[in-house]
Amino acid sequence: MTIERKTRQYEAIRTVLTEAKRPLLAQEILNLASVIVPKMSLATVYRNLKGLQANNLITSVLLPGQNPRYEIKTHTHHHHFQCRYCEQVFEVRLCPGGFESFMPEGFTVEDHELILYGECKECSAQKSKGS
Amino acid sequence: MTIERKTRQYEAIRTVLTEAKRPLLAQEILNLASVIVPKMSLATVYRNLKGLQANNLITSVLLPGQNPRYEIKTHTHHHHFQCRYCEQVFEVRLCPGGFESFMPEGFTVEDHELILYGECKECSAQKSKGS
DNA sequence: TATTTAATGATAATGCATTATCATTAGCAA
DNA sequence: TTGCTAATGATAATGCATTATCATTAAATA
Repeated sequence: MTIERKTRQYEAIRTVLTEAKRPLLAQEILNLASVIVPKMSLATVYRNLKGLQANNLITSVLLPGQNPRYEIKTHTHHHHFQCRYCEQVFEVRLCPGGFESFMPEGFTVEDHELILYGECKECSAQKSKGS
Repeated sequence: MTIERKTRQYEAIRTVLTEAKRPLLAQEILNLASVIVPKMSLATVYRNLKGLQANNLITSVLLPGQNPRYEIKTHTHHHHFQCRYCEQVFEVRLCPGGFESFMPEGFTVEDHELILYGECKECSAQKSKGS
């Protein structure tokens, strides 16, 4: 359950997550890591994700109605933005905060999740280019 | 696909959703509607939810990593609060807004989702009572 | 380098929400 | 009321992400 050996597959998965700088789906991790280590199995991706999570190196990013994505754990509070076109997810560093007063008397707000949706820079640029 | 007959089951499901005033899981709808129409089948709940959605009478409420909930459609922009203890979901009428400036140049924010988590009034009261 | 055994690859199995099937029931128009 | 057929109940089938299995491979240590 805990990772005891640093395999090429493990290193590739860790590298891919570190360099992506955005949350990735298990399948995306497989695709990217397969470039480094060919013939990698999806089962290996899931096994390593579990190990990395047990070691507190990554966290899962859940968007409503979608499969979990995974990102390197940071200690900075942040949210996410998803592009409606390419479906990629990006980090959002800003947070409005102050949600404690949003609920009526008797309710306590302890945490929150904010997800922005729209068009990313790349998809926006793609459209303005004449095809 | 479109509902053509007003069955007792259909009316019960609609009533349950209307009176709950909060988003309900398919299973919760079955439980509540079964009080009105005994022996109702879960398949009937799903069929009617589909029909109600096709008729634009309800919308699905998706929370990260959870099964869809359903609520009567309103035209007022709102968000949701989930109690961590009873897991019930409540409507939140307030919205901070102004997320357009949260992303860097080139990104366009078109929509957003805000979910608050904490303790609801009922669960809070339950705990403060001596058992 | 040989040995030990954790980790892998390939794929079958699992879990579970949702959908399909089909004989039976019950709206509703005539 | 009758007849037509949409809708239901019961349950099997489906879809799909994730997990288990197991023979094989390759880290790590001596």
